[in-house]
Amino acid sequence: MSSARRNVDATQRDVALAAKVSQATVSRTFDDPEAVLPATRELIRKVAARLGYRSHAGARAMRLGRSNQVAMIESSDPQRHWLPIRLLVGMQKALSPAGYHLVHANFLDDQLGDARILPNLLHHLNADGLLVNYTSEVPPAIDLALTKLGRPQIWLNVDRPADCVRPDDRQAGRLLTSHLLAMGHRRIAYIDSVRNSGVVHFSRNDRQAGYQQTMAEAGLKDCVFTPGGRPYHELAGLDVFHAFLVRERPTACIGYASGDVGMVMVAALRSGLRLPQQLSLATFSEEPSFMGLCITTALVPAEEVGRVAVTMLLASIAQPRRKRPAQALPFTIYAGNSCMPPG
Amino acid sequence: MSSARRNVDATQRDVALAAKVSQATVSRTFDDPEAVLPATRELIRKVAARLGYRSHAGARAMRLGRSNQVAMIESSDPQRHWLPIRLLVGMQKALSPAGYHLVHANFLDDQLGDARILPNLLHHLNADGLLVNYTSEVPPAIDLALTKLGRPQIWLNVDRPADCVRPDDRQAGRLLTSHLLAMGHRRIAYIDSVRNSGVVHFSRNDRQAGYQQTMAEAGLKDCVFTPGGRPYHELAGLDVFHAFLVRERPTACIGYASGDVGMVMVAALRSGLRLPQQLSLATFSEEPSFMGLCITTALVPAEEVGRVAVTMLLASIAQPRRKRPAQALPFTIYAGNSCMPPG
DNA sequence: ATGAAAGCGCTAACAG
DNA sequence: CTGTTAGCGCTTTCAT
Repeated sequence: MSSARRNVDATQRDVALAAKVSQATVSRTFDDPEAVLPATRELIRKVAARLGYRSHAGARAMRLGRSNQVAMIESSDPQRHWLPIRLLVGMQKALSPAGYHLVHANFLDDQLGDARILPNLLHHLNADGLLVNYTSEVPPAIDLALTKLGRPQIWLNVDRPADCVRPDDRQAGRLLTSHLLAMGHRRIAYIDSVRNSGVVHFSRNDRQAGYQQTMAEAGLKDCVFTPGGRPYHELAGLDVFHAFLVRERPTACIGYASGDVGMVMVAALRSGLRLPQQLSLATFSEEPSFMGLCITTALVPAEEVGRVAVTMLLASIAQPRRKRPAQALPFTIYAGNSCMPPG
Repeated sequence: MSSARRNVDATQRDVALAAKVSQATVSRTFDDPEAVLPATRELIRKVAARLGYRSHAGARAMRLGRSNQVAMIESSDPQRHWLPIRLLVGMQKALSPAGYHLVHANFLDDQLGDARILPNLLHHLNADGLLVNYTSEVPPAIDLALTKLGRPQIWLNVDRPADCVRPDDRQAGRLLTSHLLAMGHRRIAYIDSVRNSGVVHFSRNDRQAGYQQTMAEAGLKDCVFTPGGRPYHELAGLDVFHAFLVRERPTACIGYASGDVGMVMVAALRSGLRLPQQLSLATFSEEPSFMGLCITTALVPAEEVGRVAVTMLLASIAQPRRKRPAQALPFTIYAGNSCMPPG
């Protein structure tokens, strides 16, 4: 009996009836056109178009044993979550030719504590593989549940030894520092205003480490400024930045994020410094920042991360067993006009 | 004979065999637990957990005639596309309790011209309803194809008479202007640096119109500054902003976006103005901006848009016929500290 | 080249 | 309360 409210959409059976062929021939027309006589094929296509036929993804998934969907598990906490548009574009570029779609599965912050949510979510989830967008302080329970799932999965923007794709933030730190060194700067400072406030992503350590390493290799003393674990708006007095500039007299500053550069920029201008003549500024970002100046920026390879992650995942779906080594992808420089030789 | 590579996952049949009950009882255990004897229920649950059973979404979709998925059609062009994290959070808050998931269907820019892509995409798409995230200059072909689809659909962040949810940008323009008027400002300028460059979103017109309307109602002359259709980086010389400040001597500026405020801020500081004492600044954004100052911001109700859009869509899925009137949702103010009374 | 038929995993009507 | 059974739309084998 069943009967399941007969779907309003046309099915292959409807097309077959209207075209006076068997349902199997309709299936073949879309699935393996070569196997159907051109005349029949055209007829069927015409009728299908007229009836607005579209294949039923569920039925297809059941029959084929795969859904042609990839799920992205992501925290809704912006701190633990990384979703620039270019990442999606990169993913799409790899998914689309393979006939795959992306399903988003957001966690809500207040569900994160609930041990039942994840299994429950995965229960109804319908995907051949998983992209894990959970970039900081992954709770062990979630890690475990994902492993137990036994589905192919690739992690994004975290520091793991395998099955993981991330921007190479250490290289990025080196990149900007070298750029400034090559211009002739010697007193280059590194600024991370909100370090230690809130969740710590590996990129905070890596960008700074890349900077310090490059300074050391050049025989120079590094100068890291971390005003303390307070959010930006509590630093808005700018006195600490002013004092820092007076004390250290850097000729260039690298900021962990555009906010850091913004603070320094305003403090510098208030002190009467000319930019960029007396102070060069550079930072890291998905997009170049335009805050009065075009800030020299190490561009996060977001699109590449998306592309590579999906490529790895599709490979894992095809070859489930093997682990794939982690990939760290290089940043590139957007020159901007916030940097020039010192003096 | 079919045979379709037997899925590695456990099915209800496997659970039934292991628990020595019928497959139908397993189905009922998850679907209508009340209908099963507690003892049987618990046994089945235990066995299911042991075998790692998860229901097959495709089979379920086929049987039920719905996929419990909602698809978001979106351009991959950042200009035509609006995807703040809070929008997703809002959607998730409405989807999750209804047992729904979100599927993303990105267009690639270079596919937009291809008339076959959209139908093709929708062909394999598997969703009970559509969220259309295509916020500017919708090509008629796409509009038509979506209409022809005949699926419940809600448009996001565009100005349409029905089945559409968007932020109320006109109200936002009024909101900031009133805020500054209440502080005692009279010479309030409105700045949209990149107006006319690239794609024009309705919010450009609406924010400005809200500003102008409110100024007019207060009996004041408005002062709109649009340096011209060039991208930010071409304006970086800042001379035009300097000249503007000297010429008009505004006591407050509203910028269309944070970039506009940034340009003015730097130009003002270079001219030796004290901020915020001699110039108040305000803008519109998804998040408050911290560029040395905490900028007073009209916050886009992104989460609300997501929540309301999904709620409307789910209602449309339940009641397919009716059109729903468009919703324009109000902005709220984040005070920041970039504004103070003039003089 | 085409048709007939089996069966993927699931839900629901019906019988007991 | 539980089992039996039909059938959702599709792909694929087998026969013609």
